Amino acid sequence: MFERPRGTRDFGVDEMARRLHFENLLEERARRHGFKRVQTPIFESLDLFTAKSGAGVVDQLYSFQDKGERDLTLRPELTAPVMRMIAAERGQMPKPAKLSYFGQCFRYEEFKSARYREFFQYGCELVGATGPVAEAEVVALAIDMLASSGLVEWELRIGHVGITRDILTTLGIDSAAGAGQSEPAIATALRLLDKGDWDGLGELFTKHGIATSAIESLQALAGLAGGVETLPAAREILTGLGVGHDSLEELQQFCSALDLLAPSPPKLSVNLCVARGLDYYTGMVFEAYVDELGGEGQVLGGGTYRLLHLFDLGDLDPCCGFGLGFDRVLIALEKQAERLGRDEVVAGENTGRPALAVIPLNIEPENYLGLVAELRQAGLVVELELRKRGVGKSLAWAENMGASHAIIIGARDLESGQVAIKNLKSGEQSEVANNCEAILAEIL
RNA sequence: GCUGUGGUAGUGUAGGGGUUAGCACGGUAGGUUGUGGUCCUGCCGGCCCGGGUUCAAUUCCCGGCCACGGCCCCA
Repeated sequence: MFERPRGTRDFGVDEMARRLHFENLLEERARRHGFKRVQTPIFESLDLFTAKSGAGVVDQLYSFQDKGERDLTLRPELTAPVMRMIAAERGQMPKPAKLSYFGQCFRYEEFKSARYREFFQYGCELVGATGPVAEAEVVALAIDMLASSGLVEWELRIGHVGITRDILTTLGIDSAAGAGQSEPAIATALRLLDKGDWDGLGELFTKHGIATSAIESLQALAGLAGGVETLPAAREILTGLGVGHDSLEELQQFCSALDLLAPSPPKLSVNLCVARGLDYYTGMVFEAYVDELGGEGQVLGGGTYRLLHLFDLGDLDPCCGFGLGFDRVLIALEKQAERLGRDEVVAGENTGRPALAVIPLNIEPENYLGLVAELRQAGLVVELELRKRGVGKSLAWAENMGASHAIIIGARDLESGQVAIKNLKSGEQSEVANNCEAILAEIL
């Protein structure tokens, strides 16, 4: 037997039906918000990702050389490819460009539940417009997607990396990497701050000759729990530190715009110390979490970032976008559906059109194939019994295939010009004329 | 990278050093050549892989692989 490669999955018909429905749902939401779908290759040049994330990422990539000895890799994410695509057009598309994308990504890492080596991401990027309203457009779509999928009890966390960055810079933390250091001190500080490692932060401050008294203010900032109502308190803390309010003001305006543009998420928390781990984020950042997934609870993340300068399109920075963990949202929905006794996992997945099963009984194909074609042309899902079996077994098969109605055509019906049509749910059966229109009228 | 638990038909499980390895669901055929979803019968299909201990291993031991968790990390 051959085994699937580790960290990959097969999707059978039931699971795939759900995934397709979810993808279509996300697509429809993106479309309503004015985002248009693009697609990039499954593999890219290796240097596209090392340029974005540093040489260290190679360890986590499915990278390889092709027969022309080109260094390539399966894509680990979709933002960089989309940026590359924009650069390939030299930014010559109508602005602002609101792009969406969906596809699988690959990371070579230890896989766990909700963390696969091949995983699917749905994402959006808004390029060529900046400011609170543009950011609100992006986050409003994220909220709409999660809400319309049927996900409940999720938490939206909003922050702004400019705030902590301004504080640390004002305090005198270097933003350039010192000699022999892999990253600037400010990046280390941001990470410690994000983790709430106050001891580590104190050490760092001492090392740079900074009074550790500022830690108390940072702790106070990190300790602010709640939504937008915490922003005035944050403002006072910044004033106390002698730090400007520009970033906070931006965040305030963004929150106001978002409040008008999108329904309120189940839980909203403003966290001014989030770092998003990545140093290309420069402004507003946001993440969505669910409790169902344990340590892998982040289902969506994004923010305002500068990447296009890597492609000599710095005048289009910053951009704003997010990635939605397709698999993680589905897993969360499944767990919630089970816990809450919900029939549907993804909202709307069970509302299908009627499906017909056509059961011919010992008659020649030319007596029923035309009808099958016509019914399909009319938009119905039509199953055709391909085996010669008894009516009883065929009806059981029809029910099993998910048909709502069955049509039985035998020699008897051909003579009378009628067919038997049976509602498989109610068991009621009637005779209608042997043509597409009569059948449609009966079941719709 | 560290670490915990587990692995018996497609799925869910019982069992256990010598068994025709049991059951349920499933699939398939028939009872039933024009009325199913109930019922009856037959069939299909399994001890993750390798090594060790033993007269004998699916069962005990070791390793691997796979699965599920907890940390670390996460573009």
